[in-house]
Amino acid sequence: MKRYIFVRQLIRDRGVRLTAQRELVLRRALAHLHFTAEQLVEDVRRVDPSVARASVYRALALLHELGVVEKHDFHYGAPNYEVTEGKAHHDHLMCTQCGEIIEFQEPRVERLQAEIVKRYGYQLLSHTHKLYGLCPACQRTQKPHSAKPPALHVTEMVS
Amino acid sequence: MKRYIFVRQLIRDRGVRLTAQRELVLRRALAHLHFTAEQLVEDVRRVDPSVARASVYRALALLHELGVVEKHDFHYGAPNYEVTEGKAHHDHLMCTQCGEIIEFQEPRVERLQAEIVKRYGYQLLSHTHKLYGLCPACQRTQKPHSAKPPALHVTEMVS
DNA sequence: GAACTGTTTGAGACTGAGTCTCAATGTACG
DNA sequence: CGTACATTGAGACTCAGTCTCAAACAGTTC
Ligand SMILES: [Zn+2]
Ligand SMILES: [Zn+2]
Ligand SMILES: [Zn+2]
Ligand SMILES: [Zn+2]
Repeated sequence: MKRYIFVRQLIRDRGVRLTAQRELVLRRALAHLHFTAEQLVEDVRRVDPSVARASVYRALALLHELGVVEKHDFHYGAPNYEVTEGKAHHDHLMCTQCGEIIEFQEPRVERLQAEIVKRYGYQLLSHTHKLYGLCPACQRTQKPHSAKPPALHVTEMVS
Repeated sequence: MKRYIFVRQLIRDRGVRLTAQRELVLRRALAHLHFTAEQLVEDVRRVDPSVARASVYRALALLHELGVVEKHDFHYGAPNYEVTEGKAHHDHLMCTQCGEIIEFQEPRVERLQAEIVKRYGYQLLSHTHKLYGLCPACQRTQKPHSAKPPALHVTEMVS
């Protein structure tokens, strides 16, 4: 709820209108951990079917510009989005079979990244760091993995 | 040339035919460092316009299955492919403005990755680690970056 | 609250990257 | 050669995402 209020303010501060559609997209995005754009479209339209697909994409792009949402390309299936606003920085570990995603933090890696870019005189802007593997359960039951995104888990209901 | 011979053998060993189209795609792929699928299509068709787009994609997929080619999603522009066969493992640093890609190695990061997955009982299969930033030159000339892939550099002519 | 103005929207056409279909061609092998 | 299967070229198709544009909306000025 705190994040919700905060992001609404961010939207206003950016000078664009805080419309019902943008609020709805924000609320539904906050209700998930990792989601694809199309999952979000469906989810939003389940609440209000009159919202256009393009509006969801536009709102998502706005949230991305505001630094509220990040885009992750886990290689297996469509890109995922995540509301990272207010969350500590983390990287991801994904099971290529069942699609489970684990968020982890490793400050030692982050320090090495800074050191690496210094070698080349670069100014570091962002990074992606994703580990792919088999979770303990899938290590036993070996099957060819599906390219489908894992089912959406609703993790939180925001008002 | 060594790689060329080796991969040809890989293709034969896989039990599929080593056709002229597959050889051509392989030769053109080996001539580049990082390239998009559509760049490769164009490049192949410049040599032999009768080769179908689908054939290039099919050959690329085959090379990928054989572990010869890797797919990189640098976030800026279309995914890139790279012939990694015979190259030491490396990760990438990209300038988000001019598109320059630097390959780097950092064994300390790789060690930490192994350590991280152990925490969660995962079996590590692969990873992506990409750093994005501004190269020294672009740090001076600040412009909004284009989403286009950087121009193709022919780095080597394979027979 | 009517008129004016710029913003946002819904609907659906469009795009680009990649895949699929299928008839035609190529290759292997008896 | 003839049969059997692999591969191909051409183009239709898919899917995620973007664009267009007229209509609806939200402020702002009177
Ligand atoms: Zn990180
Ligand atoms: Zn996350
Ligand atoms: Zn690495
Ligand atoms: Zn590389």
